[in-house]
Amino acid sequence: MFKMIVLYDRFFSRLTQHEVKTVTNNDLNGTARERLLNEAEKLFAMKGFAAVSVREITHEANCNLAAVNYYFGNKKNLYFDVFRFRLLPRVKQVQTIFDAILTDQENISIREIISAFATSFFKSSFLDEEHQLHAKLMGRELTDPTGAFEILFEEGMMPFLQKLYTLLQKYCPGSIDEEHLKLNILSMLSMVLYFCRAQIPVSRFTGKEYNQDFKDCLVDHVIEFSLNGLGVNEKEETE
Amino acid sequence: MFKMIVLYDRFFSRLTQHEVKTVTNNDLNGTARERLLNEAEKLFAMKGFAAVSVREITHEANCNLAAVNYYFGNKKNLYFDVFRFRLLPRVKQVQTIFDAILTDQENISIREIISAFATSFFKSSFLDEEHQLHAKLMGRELTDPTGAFEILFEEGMMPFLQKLYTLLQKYCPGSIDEEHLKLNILSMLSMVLYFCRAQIPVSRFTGKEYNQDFKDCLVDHVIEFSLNGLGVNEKEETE
DNA sequence: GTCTATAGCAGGATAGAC
DNA sequence: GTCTATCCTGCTATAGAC
Repeated sequence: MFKMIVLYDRFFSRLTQHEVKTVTNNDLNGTARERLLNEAEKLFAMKGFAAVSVREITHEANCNLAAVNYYFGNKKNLYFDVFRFRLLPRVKQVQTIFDAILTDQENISIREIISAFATSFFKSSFLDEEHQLHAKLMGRELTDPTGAFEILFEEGMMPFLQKLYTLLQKYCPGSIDEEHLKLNILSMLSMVLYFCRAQIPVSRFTGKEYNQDFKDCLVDHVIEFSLNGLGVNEKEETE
Repeated sequence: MFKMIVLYDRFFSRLTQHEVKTVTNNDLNGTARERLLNEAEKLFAMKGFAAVSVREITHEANCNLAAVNYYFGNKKNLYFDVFRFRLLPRVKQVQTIFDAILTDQENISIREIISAFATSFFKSSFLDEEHQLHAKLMGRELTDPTGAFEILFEEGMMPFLQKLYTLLQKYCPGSIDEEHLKLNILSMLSMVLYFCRAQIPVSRFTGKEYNQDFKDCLVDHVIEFSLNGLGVNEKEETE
């Protein structure tokens, strides 16, 4: 039912080492292939796949028009490689941050788990201006999934959700069945995603700008709402 | 700060009466203008603005290629009119359903408000297969807002959120400050939107298909999670 | 109001020189 | 590996017959 749609033509993708490292300059730093990936990432994120032309990408990357076809075979493969070599590492980084926060703790409270989730996912990553681009790319994939989404979800998101599930199941006081726990996790996810992505309506409705104060406030809100939503009675837990 | 971006050129939009009524047949029912709106709605929803050509729309609507430019001036105005005459009425309909559920009730409980919200928004509208198209259109506007989104949000969504705010403020036991109540409302909104739109990852993670059972289960979950999230102690309330 | 024909342009991809 | 030149396809929009 959930077949991995492989539209990705690996034949054409001329791989080089260390593509994961972040290169911010776009002038003539890095190889042509790296510059193409960097500029494609920005442009696809800002405008979407269909609205960006190969001409635009190669121009911004100071490359020749033919370079995309040479290195990636075609425009679509370039798009896939942006996900594979640029987005996926950062999605995985969310879990790395999450793990780092919870490490070296013997007895973990539910609050600490939720807090680590909201902080790692939300604060350190997606609210960061530098990462807004990725949120847009993922947002578009949510509405119009291509094979790129599968890569990201299967290799990046699913392991994280599974880990969260295991943790919550272990430390949750009282028994909770699998289905409800999973829906709870998805509800928490929906909140962080929404507050990251729907900044315009959120600002419009609340009248608040997305400055540091408000971001902090959002993190706190997600934590409290999630804790309540989970039905965790904190008094019980901390005794 | 939130200027109403008017990219909409009303000069070209040749209006006819009763555009709001839903016409499901696409063959030769309705005027050419109506057929164009119907087919444009479907195609824009399925593929997005950039990926749909005027040729495709006119062909599906059994019209001549020039018809779009005649009736709407250009492709972009057609897109705007799809939002104005097709989406907006249905967004408003959500509030109508919501109002209908709560009508004739003297003392409204928080649970009834939340339940009406989840049911009207989620069950009656967006989970309906017929309305998936609108969810996609709105999803895309969330990531890549054009003026179309403003129309929908200002005239459709905002009044609904405001009404919800007033109701919850009135019937919420205990005092809750404006900011937190608004964030709570947005959290509830984020959940219904996510469970409607992100069906693929939701199914993938939970292992459940979106059949009627699961949809019912989702509605219940959103209601319970929201009630808990709001911090409403139901025992207190019902006494 | 509806149609055909076409202008005018931009896109992706490739062949082949260097 | 990199470049130029070019092919071919598809698009929007419009002019003008009927």
